[in-house]
Amino acid sequence: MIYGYVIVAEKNSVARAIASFLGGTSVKRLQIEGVPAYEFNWNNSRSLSIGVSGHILNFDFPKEYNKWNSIDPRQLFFIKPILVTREGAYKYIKALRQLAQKTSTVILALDADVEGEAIAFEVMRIMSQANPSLEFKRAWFSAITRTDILEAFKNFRKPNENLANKAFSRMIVDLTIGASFTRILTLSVEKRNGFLPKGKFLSYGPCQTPVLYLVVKRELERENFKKKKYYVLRVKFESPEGVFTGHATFDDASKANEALSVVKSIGKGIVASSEYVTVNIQPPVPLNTVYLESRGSLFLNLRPKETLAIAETLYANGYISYPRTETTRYPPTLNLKNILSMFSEWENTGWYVKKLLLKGFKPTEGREDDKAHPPIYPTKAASKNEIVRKFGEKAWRVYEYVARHFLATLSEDAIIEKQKIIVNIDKLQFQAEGRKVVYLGFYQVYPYSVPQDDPLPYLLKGEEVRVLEAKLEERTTQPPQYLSEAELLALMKKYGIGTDATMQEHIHTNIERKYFIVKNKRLIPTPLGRTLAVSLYETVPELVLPEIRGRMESKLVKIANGEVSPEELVQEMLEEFLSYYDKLAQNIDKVAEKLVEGLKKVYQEEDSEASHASAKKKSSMKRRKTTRQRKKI
DNA sequence: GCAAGGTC
Repeated sequence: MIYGYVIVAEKNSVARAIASFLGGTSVKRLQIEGVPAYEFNWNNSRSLSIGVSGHILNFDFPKEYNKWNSIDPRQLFFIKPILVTREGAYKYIKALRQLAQKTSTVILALDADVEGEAIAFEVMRIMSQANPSLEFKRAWFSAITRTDILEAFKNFRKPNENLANKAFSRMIVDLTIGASFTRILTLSVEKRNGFLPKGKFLSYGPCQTPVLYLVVKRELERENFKKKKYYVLRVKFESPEGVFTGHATFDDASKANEALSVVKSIGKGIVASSEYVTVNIQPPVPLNTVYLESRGSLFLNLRPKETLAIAETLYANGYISYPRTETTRYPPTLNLKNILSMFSEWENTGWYVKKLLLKGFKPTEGREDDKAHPPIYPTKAASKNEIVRKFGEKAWRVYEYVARHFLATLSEDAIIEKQKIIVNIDKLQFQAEGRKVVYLGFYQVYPYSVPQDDPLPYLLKGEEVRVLEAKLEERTTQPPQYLSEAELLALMKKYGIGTDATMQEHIHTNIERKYFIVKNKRLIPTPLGRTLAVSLYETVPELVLPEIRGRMESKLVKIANGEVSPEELVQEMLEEFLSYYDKLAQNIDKVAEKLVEGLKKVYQEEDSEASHASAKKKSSMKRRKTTRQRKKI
């Protein structure tokens, strides 16, 4: 035996961290089959840690069932998927097999969640094939900090097959229903020669399709919205303390006009009530992935997919912590003061940081905890120059946001005075609302949505105010806007569609499939996406309703709790979806007919748009050419 | 050519 212990982590960064926490200065870096690994002394023996890259194995159907044209998609419900090696994962298998020969004890240091447990079972499967006498121990830690790691390596657990089986069952169910529904939809339009370009298909998925439904639902709500006229009477009042504007709303034009003449003829009003209430605005809770993505969309003008990609780069280069996390509370073992101290000379916030360090601070705390990763926080203070030079301007936006969000979570509340005055003129009531910022608090370092002063004068009940001006405005109620990405992310979270790491992908998949587009930060269905969502809803609503994913999840939890066997539950879930499949299959002609229409619109329009765009491009190129030539002369 | 979930 060469190694007393071989430690397998879910990713390289964790393998490296474990080595440094356990091995101190004895760590030696090496490569096994091209995979980075770390040798060190621990527990009186030479040990080695290595990271895989998430899952190593995946489910797929046996080859003969992947011939779309000769296999009835319905058959997939009766075929057991097999485990295959993931693309690019073979080097990890080779490395693990090699290490299996060089130790007798393997410590499974994967993330503390069901996916991590599933990966642990993949590792065990691979390694025990190479060496059946291996002993496996599970290290369970909820943060990659020295304290948590040392604690986890004192008290090992047993691998928990129920947890792993929950993940494996989800994989099997998702593959089966995804593949069967995607195939029946795709084949139905292909049979009709339905404008589907080569290599494209019509996909269905238990996450992507409910996401589409949410986007389409909003479009239908807009269309069904009944606009209504209403009337706002705005009155400018003068008091000894200052001028302010109150308003009253009417549904009816004649009543509004009547009110206007009353206001004009009386010409003054009495303060019926006045309120000046201070309220605290709490700083945001510690940052998780979905919140970062939604703030990216709202404040930084970045798409969720882009935000996450940038965050990953910043993480890989040591500027921020691991960006895929649900957690919104700092683990007690994270040294916030050390991180804060790094920022005492940063971007004009130095004075603020020094004040916090001097006065002391208490971090905000959210409710979510994925038990695997801490919230996202900066791990290094870096200048704008440095970040822009290395990763570009967009990366600076993300880094600066992470840093400022972190500082905000340690900051004091902002204090706002909310103001409200009601003025009576005869029997009419006019309301005025205002606000005054009393103390900026965390907004001093978090300049993204700073409340603005819009104060009212300080008046007492019974005071008389004079009418300076009265204006009647006709307005129309407006339909809701198309969904924004930030709203969609919030809805996905509410319904439990996708995970922190995958939500942006489900949005992206729909865009890729031409089911909806993003325009001015709003999500607009294409005729194809709309047809798909509507016709599925009309045939089998269960396939598109957003609750579907949450219901699957709560069933799968029973596997993790050991209340039901995975085989039994997978069988039950597949039977349910088979009945949906049969319902859809009965109506597939009708559905396909509509889908062909949608495809026609999407792909033909794209063609004409593309030729349009290329013509435009050509002419602009011509223009550029001429200006360049001019410059030369 | 399918999904969703890890990770890069």
